[in-house]
Order: sequence, then structure tokens, then C-alpha cells
Amino acid sequence: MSDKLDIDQIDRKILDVLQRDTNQSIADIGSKVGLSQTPCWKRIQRLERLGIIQKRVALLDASKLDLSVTAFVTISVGDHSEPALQRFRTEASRFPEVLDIHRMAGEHDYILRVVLPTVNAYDTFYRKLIDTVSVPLKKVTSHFAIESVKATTALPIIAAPERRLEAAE
Amino acid sequence: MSDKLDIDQIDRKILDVLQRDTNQSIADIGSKVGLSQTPCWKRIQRLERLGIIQKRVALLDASKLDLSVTAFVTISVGDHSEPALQRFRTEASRFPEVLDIHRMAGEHDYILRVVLPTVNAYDTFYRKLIDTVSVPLKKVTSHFAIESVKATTALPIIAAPERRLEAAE
DNA sequence: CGTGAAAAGCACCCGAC
DNA sequence: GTCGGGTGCTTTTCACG
Repeated sequence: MSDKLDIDQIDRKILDVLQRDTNQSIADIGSKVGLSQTPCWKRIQRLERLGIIQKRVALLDASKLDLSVTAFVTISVGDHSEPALQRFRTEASRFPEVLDIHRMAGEHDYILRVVLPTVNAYDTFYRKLIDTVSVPLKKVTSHFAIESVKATTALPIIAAPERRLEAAE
Repeated sequence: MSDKLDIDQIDRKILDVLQRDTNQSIADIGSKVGLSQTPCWKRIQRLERLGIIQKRVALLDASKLDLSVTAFVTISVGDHSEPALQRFRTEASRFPEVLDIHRMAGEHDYILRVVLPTVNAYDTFYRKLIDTVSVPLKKVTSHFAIESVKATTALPIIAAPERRLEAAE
């Protein structure tokens, strides 16, 4: 009824292919990982059943949707009681502009990644956030990203690809 | 030959559905946004052609893949000349552990989001990074995430859903 | 934009090897 | 694990209103 969580190298290859592009037939994926349709399909089913494949989604181009401002907000809360923390989390999570919330070790309690159309909108968001969480925030600092150098959702699951020696050197 | 970048409310609904789950038939999506198959399909094609839908991917569960450590690394580079910056970017981008690189305004030059199996692995990564970029780094600070409170790839594209009044208040 | 429908491809599920 | 095959859903493409 339940599977062990054994993931071999072929499973990892399948995952790596899928986390980069799900627009491929199972036969295609199979040939990329050295498997024929049937077993490849079975493995994918299993990986989905195990929850290792969480979901399949479309990634959109933020800049083409008027969402050019990314900000990281570091927050130190003033009240560390459980109910206060819980309230902070659920309230902050409600904002669709807040894509990620990480609880941190050390200096800050939380880091939020926020995406918005303009810096102006950030100001509005910022006030609404402080208002809504109804928890005293000790320190809130905003850091704005100007440019995205790299952005991927693909996890490093293949045994770190050996860096090839540059041919041109 | 080319389309204007006009996205109406129905397009946004389609995008919102797709950025949460691509495992649905076009008929399903259509019914969710109030469209029948054919026009819904045509809109999706257009959104793909325009590059607003960048790609379709599988999202994996990092914790089930032995990738429980997330770190944010803030970096200030010592040499701001173009070739040095360029070298830093391309070299840092090569690391599969580095999921995101943002160029920042203000205090830090860059923020990296790094995913790794253990804190031990972070140490190895850290040294390799400093070694590889071969650019003097003025200041490198590591911030570790202990817990993920929220994590989504879904952009806030629907006109901010009005916060409903809580019924229980 | 809608309907209806046809063609092709694919996911999905066999059983045999 | 492989292969071949079959069924039904879906995508993709029509014609027509």
C-alpha cells in the first residue's frame, strides 16, 4: 500500500527532466533517461504518489505582467509568543504579493519575498502588511532587487554535474 | 505576425489557473474562466506565443530529496568593473545549488538563494563559490532558513482579491 | 465569441517475454 | 526491465454560425 522512499539515479533523472519541462511525452522522457514508456510511466506515477512531484505548474514572465519589482523584507518580530507568531504567519501568508516566507536563524526572524508592479505599490503593501499582522514588529527592512541574474525552480538533484573544463582555455 | 501584449481579465484568469496547476484539460480550464474549449485553447496558445507563459514545469518536494537547507547569501563585491561583475554572474550561475541570483539596490550587491542537503554541504559550497568566482568579494554573509512558512511560484496577477471580512468576528 | 466534430497523439493499462 | 497492442481522453484543427 505504501512505497519506501527509494529514489535511484534514474528517478532523479526523470525528476530533473520534469522540473525543467513537463511538455514532453512519456516516450520522450523515457528515451532521455534510458527507459521505455511503460516503466517510465510507472516511475512517474510513483514519484507523484510519493509526493516528490508536488505539482505541475506554468511559470509566467513577471516583467510582461507588470510585476517588475521584487523586494526582500527582513522582519524581526517584537512578540515571540506562539499566538503572536501564528497570527503573523497566517496574516502575512494571505498576501498574494508575498511569494515566500522563510523563518530564519539568527539576526532576523523572517524573510519575505514580495513581488509588485511598482515601488509605489510596495509602499502601499508595506503599510498594509504592518497594519494587518497586528503584531508588533521590532524591525522591518526592505531590500529591492534591480535585476534578476538567475531564477530557477529546478532543485539540484543530479549528483553535482562535474564542471567541464572550458574548451577555449 | 506579432500580437500586441493585451491581456484582459479572462487571460489573467487563465494564467492564474495555469500557474497553480497545469494538470487540467482545456475544457476544465475553460469552464473555470467562463469559456468553451476552442477559444480557451486559442488564448493559451497566444499566451505561450507571447512568452507570458514561459514554461511548464514540475515542482518537487525539496525535503523529500534531502535538500532541507536553504540559505540566503548576501554579497558585496570588491571590484565593480564590468568584466569582474560579468565573471561573477556567470560563474555563480553555474552552481546548480544556486537557484536565484538577484542584483540588489543599496547595502548589498547580490542576494543568492542556495539549496543544499546539509549545513555541512553549505560550508563546502561556500568555499567553492569564493574560489570559483575569482572576484574579490568584500563581504559575504550567510543567512539560514529554518522553516518554510510559505512558498509559491504563483504571481499576484488577479486584481488583488479583496480580503473577505472574517465571518467569525 | 459559440457549437459540433473529425484526426492525431498520447496517457493509461493490458498481457507476454 | 522490454515489446506490442488496445481503449479512451485530449489536444489540435476544422467548418460554420
